[in-house]
Amino acid sequence: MSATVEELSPRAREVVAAARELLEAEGAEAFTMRHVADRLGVRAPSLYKHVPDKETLEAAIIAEGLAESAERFEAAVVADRRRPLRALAAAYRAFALEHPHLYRLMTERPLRRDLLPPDVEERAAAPLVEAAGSVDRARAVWAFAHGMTILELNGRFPPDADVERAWREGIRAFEPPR
Amino acid sequence: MSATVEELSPRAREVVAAARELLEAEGAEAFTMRHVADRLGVRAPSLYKHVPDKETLEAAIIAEGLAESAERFEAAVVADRRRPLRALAAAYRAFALEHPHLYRLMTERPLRRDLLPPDVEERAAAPLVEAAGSVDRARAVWAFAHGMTILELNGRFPPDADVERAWREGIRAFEPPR
DNA sequence: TTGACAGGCTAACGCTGTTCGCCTACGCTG
DNA sequence: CAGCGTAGGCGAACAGCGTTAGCCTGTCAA
Repeated sequence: MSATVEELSPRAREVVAAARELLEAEGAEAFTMRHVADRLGVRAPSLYKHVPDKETLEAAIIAEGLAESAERFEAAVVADRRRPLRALAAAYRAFALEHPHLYRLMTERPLRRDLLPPDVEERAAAPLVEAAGSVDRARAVWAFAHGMTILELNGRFPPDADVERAWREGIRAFEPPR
Repeated sequence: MSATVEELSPRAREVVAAARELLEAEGAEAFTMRHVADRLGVRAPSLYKHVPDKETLEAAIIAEGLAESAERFEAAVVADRRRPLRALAAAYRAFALEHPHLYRLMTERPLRRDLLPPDVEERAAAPLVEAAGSVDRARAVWAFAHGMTILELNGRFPPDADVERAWREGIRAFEPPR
């Protein structure tokens, strides 16, 4: 029962897995300690034998999400070396749409970096920094991608909006002129 | 005690004002019905004589925020007609940094458009659509601006990140080449 | 055999949004 | 002027939240 994820006990990993399943299946509202406990056939207070608090549990899920998205981003740039930015954008959006509740959890609040394994955040960022050419550009592109994603997830674009076109506009703006 | 903001009773407006002050001064965590009531020297249940529920109260605050940001955006494009995108970006960021808790409330969840006065959302969007040249481009620029803003507010950029430079990179990418 | 410990449990605390029924004071109407 | 409706307070309470305290039981080592 320590700070970062890797050092979790086997039972704690089961708690994390149950919590993530619950979150992904039923959303943030259903993600309560009592419901997580239900999934494990246990009472809520028992969870605290394995995980110090909910925030740490969330951090463990976030760490998983960061690691998995890092893998996808790495694969994307390898798959399309000619237009890495476009490939990354597609991978970014796909991951978020496949895991909307997870994506929200990963981004909606300040990151508790102290509860994350080292470098997991940097690894997820690396492919983009490489593709964008500079960190500043990478941050701008990330902002665009995150903005598109979260605005779409939150239903902020009008129902008739052509989200794909907006993505293309942004990607075109950030890609080097051909 | 009806759906949208304008039709609120005078006392209900006081509730909204107190709620907004509390939110802006102390953040979303402190924004509870009991604390709002405290500000008015009243008990929490009494608020329900004026406002149907917290979500409607939030919507009223969001409507104020949208109206005020619309004014700022309109002023920004007027002030710098040569580079309206840059002016809008500056106005956008300034508003968010001046009202971080309000900005979060305005953007972090799906919009209850049914609780908002008609057109308030559209009015806030209009200056950007004009400056960007097309709705798709406007959505891409908005995504960039919102992404930059919320990532900055959430402390997602590294502490040593040069946020200004990232803003400039994005603005440059979206501005027509000079 | 004893004892430590892992891992469950119930009860409870303070907090949240919200509902209920009650009470009081004000203003309109007969 | 009497009566009454209503606006706007109130306390008590409910279910649900994260979390803590204290207890108990089963397993395994010494």
